[in-house]
Formats: sequence, structure tokens, C-alpha cells
Amino acid sequence: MRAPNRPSRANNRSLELRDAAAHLFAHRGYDQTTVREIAAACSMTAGAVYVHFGSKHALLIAVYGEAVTRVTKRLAVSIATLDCPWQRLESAVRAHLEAVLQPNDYARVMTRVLPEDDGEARIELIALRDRYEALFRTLITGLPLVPQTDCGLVRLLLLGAINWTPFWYGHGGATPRDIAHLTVTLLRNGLAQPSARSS
Amino acid sequence: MRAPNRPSRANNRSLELRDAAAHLFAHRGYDQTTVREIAAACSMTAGAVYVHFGSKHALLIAVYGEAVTRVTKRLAVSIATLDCPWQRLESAVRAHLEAVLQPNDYARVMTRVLPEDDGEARIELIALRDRYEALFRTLITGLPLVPQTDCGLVRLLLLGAINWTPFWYGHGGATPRDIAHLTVTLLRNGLAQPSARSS
DNA sequence: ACGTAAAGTAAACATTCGTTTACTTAGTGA
DNA sequence: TCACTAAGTAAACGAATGTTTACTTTACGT
Repeated sequence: MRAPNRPSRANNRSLELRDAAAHLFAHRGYDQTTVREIAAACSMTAGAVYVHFGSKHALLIAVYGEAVTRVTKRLAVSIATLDCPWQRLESAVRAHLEAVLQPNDYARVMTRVLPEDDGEARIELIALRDRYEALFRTLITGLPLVPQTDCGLVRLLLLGAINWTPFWYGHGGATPRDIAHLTVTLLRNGLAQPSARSS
Repeated sequence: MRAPNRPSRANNRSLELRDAAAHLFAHRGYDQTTVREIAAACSMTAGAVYVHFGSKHALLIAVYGEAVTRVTKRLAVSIATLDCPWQRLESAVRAHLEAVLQPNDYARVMTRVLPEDDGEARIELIALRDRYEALFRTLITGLPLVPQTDCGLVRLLLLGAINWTPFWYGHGGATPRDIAHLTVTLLRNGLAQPSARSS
């Protein structure tokens, strides 16, 4: 194992490798992607991968970390100019969905690769995911909700609903915008006919 | 490959194998479970597995199919005596959650093992999952919803929310009953303070 | 009691995978 | 020019995996 902790002064093929890994992890999953495939995607040999990354785990962590960074930025931009808490949440959901549903390799890794897929990197991956989900915590606690609502539970249900979308997206005609609007409207108003509400 | 299509007249160790496979698939995932581990869990040799199942894929399909059958039965029982559509849905969600969240190996396989995890068995697994999700289609189209609601989308969001629960369950104190109630109440009434509803 | 077939074992087979090793190539600074 | 170093290759290593093979054991109908 060689140390890849170089500040990397010049044009590094590390990024090329990371991108290729992201693409393959997103489309085939972590377990079913081989180091040789990643290398081949960059016209390299498997051995060369270990010049840049100490292990396959390290590659996954790099991809996952970059994914969180990118989606976080995208989300921050999308809500920056909005004031209404519901609009902020809807915009965040839409940004998340656009990232996850468009053919965006990095974002997909966040929902397709589970921390459990790589036992050794589990702790790092969970920490990265938590960092991202904390953004939604803020958005949800900012909502004017009925008293004593369990905000944590709401956040987890919401994230579950939108994290699962990649598994069915495309079978209907709904766009990320549609899905985000329905989701947040549903969260806000519910689906029942107004005459039939109840607790 | 030997043919395991025997009507199996007597006490078959096939079931024992299937249970062991369900347990391991549920806890470690399909890829990370080896045939040798499954065999060892039944105090057998790996070779003996192939007396009962033609391949590891076949074992997964057997487990997945049994999972769908069991959860379907449980769900049918739970809603049999209810009339109110919202109560029926809540009861179904609770039944699903109880199956998925309690240490129930079969139900967990349905949410932890993705059809994509086994390319060869993909089609069969998707068919099995669809068979189950059709139950929720019926429950949702039976609801008195505001006109022009996209029922398909609602179903997918709901299933996403509850399929994701295994990844966070246990970190809060919520029980399956709590989660089911909040989920369906949320679906029905929304979360906004009544004075602040909007479309 | 005997024969048949299923159930199971022990061992090997053929791949595949992540990783390492020994070596080569190319660019750079003094 | 020359030594140094990062980048890359080709090949092998060792372990693990799904599966098969040849053989043995067990149970049961007749």
C-alpha cells in the first residue's frame, strides 16, 4: 500500500479515476464493480489505481464524499433566495431529486450504495450521509407545524420517500419538479378531501 | 446441476436452508453471503445445498417469493375487518412496518436485497415485488382523495418512505404503530397548521 | 434382506477479485 | 547530464467464491 496523501500539484488522474468509479458504483453497485473495470474506464491497469488510492474502500469514500459535497452545494444554492419555509423545503426536495434522478453519477451513489455495502468504510460513509441529512433537519424544524409533531420522524419519512425514487423513476411521466411539488404539498396539506379530515 | 423439482414428500431440509439463507441475506445482503455460510448454518456442506437448489440465484428467488407470500398474508389479515379506507391503509402500513422492522428475516430481504443485486434473477424478483405493491395500489385508489391526485405517485412515495425505514429504525423511540399512524395521518391531513394551508 | 434413490460429504475446479511486486517510462530540478 | 520521483505496466499472489464430481451414508418399499 502506497501513500496517496500527496497535495497533487498538477493535473491528476485521480479525479478521472474517481469519476469513473462514481459512474460504475452508481450503475452497478459497489460490490459488482471491480477495480479492473474502474481502471479500464481510464485506460489504465488495475495496479495503477493503487498509485492514487490506497484501496477500493478509499475510492468509495472519495466518491461518497464528493457526492455529499456536490449535492450540498446544489441544495444551498437552490434555497438561498427563498424565505417561505415551505418553499424552501420544496426547493430543497427538488434539488435533491434533480441530483438523484438525472443521470448524475455522484448523487446516485448516495442512494444506491449503502454504508453496509462496505463494512470497512461503514463509519465514514454514515458520517458523510448524516452531514447531508442535517440540512433537512434545519429545513423541517423551520416549518410552522402543528404542535408536538415529531420532526425527526417527518424528516426520515421524507428522506425515505425521495431516496427511494431512483428505483421507480421513469415509469411514470412525473418530473423531479412534479414529484417535489406533490411531496411537499402532501406534507403540508394532506390528501384527504377537506370535508373528511380527522386526527 | 441436479433437478430439485421433487414434490418433497417428507421433512425437507430445503426449508431449513431457505430460512438460513433468508437470515443471512437479510443481515448481510446477497452479495456478501456465501453458499458455504448458508450451508454451515444448517450444519451442511456447500455441495449439499445444490441437492435442494440449483443455484444461489434459485435460493434468492425462493426466499424472496416466500417473503412476498408471508407479508401479503399478514397484510390481508390486518385489513380484513376494517371498512374505513384510511384505517385500512394505516393498518396495512403498520403490518408492513411490523414485518419489515421486527427481526423478521423474510420481510427484510424484500427491502434490503434489490433486484439489481442479482442480474440473473432480476426479472423474477421484480415480478414478485410488483405483485406485492399492487396491494397498496388497491388501498390507495380506494381513498377519498382530492380530485386529480396522482395515485401512482402517492403510492410510490408512501412505499419509499416505509421501505427506507429499516435504515434508520431504532435511532428514535418510535414503534411501527407510531410510524404508521404518523405516516397515514400525514398523508391524510398534512402537517401545516390549519390556518396556513395552501395549494 | 436387498436394491434403489435421495441426502450428504470431501475435495477439487475454474474463476474472479483486491492487492502486491518488480520493473519500465517520462518529466523535472540542480 | 544525471539522479530522483511519480505514474504506469505486466504479471503474479493468495484468498474466496459458485459449482461440480466421485464417493459414501441413510431410509424405505417390496
